[in-house]
Amino acid sequence: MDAAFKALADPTRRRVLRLLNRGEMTAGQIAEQFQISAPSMSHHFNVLKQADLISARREGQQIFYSLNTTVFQDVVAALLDLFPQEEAPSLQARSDA
Amino acid sequence: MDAAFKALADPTRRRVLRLLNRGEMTAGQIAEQFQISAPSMSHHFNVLKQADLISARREGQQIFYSLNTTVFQDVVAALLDLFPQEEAPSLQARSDA
DNA sequence: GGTATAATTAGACAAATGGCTAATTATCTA
DNA sequence: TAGATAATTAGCCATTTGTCTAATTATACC
Repeated sequence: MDAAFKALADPTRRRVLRLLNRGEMTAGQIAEQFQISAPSMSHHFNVLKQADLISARREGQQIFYSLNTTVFQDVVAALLDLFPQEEAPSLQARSDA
Repeated sequence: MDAAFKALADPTRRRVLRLLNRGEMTAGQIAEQFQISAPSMSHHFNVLKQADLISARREGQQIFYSLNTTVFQDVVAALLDLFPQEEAPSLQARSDA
């Protein structure tokens, strides 16, 4: 959980997650959206993977990344836990997460 | 928004938010829950304040901190935006946040 | 086998982060 | 005014973070 919050702290990584929102993408497809070297992107993928926010799958030379939505649920639950529930009546998703 | 995610990356700060969940507390009351020097705690309060996650109010010698729940709504909304909505049917709070 | 391509790992380095002690500010009370 | 208390700001230091280039691994194709 700690790793997930740390992973979300970086804007580049949040943008990666937003891209993967629409479906899986290869490392190269993701990287070409950024002005950052491939090794640096690879590092970001690793941080997201360590936090269990994304999964990797190799197909030939390429590696496809995709979101791990289950862990996302946990993060939202943890975030909700930080704030009073009565102040967020329309977001009372604790029982689901 | 970037500041809020960065602020949430630190476990000490998340614990501060959890404490404030139950209502406002003075800097001293919060600090005595931690094994960290007062200046370091003050630094954390500052980060949370810069991120607009908490507010400060002076009363005599003491400073009372409390949560800013509106900004919290924004953070949850931003978080939801990172992940596919159809995977989180019970958390579709976008229209509210 | 040899070469090209996709992506990673290794290692270096500047900037940011989180901790500390010492000093300062603000307020209260005798 | 002087002294005590609550909290902050200032400044220092070790660790972590995000970036890079160079080298390596894995696969594909000729």
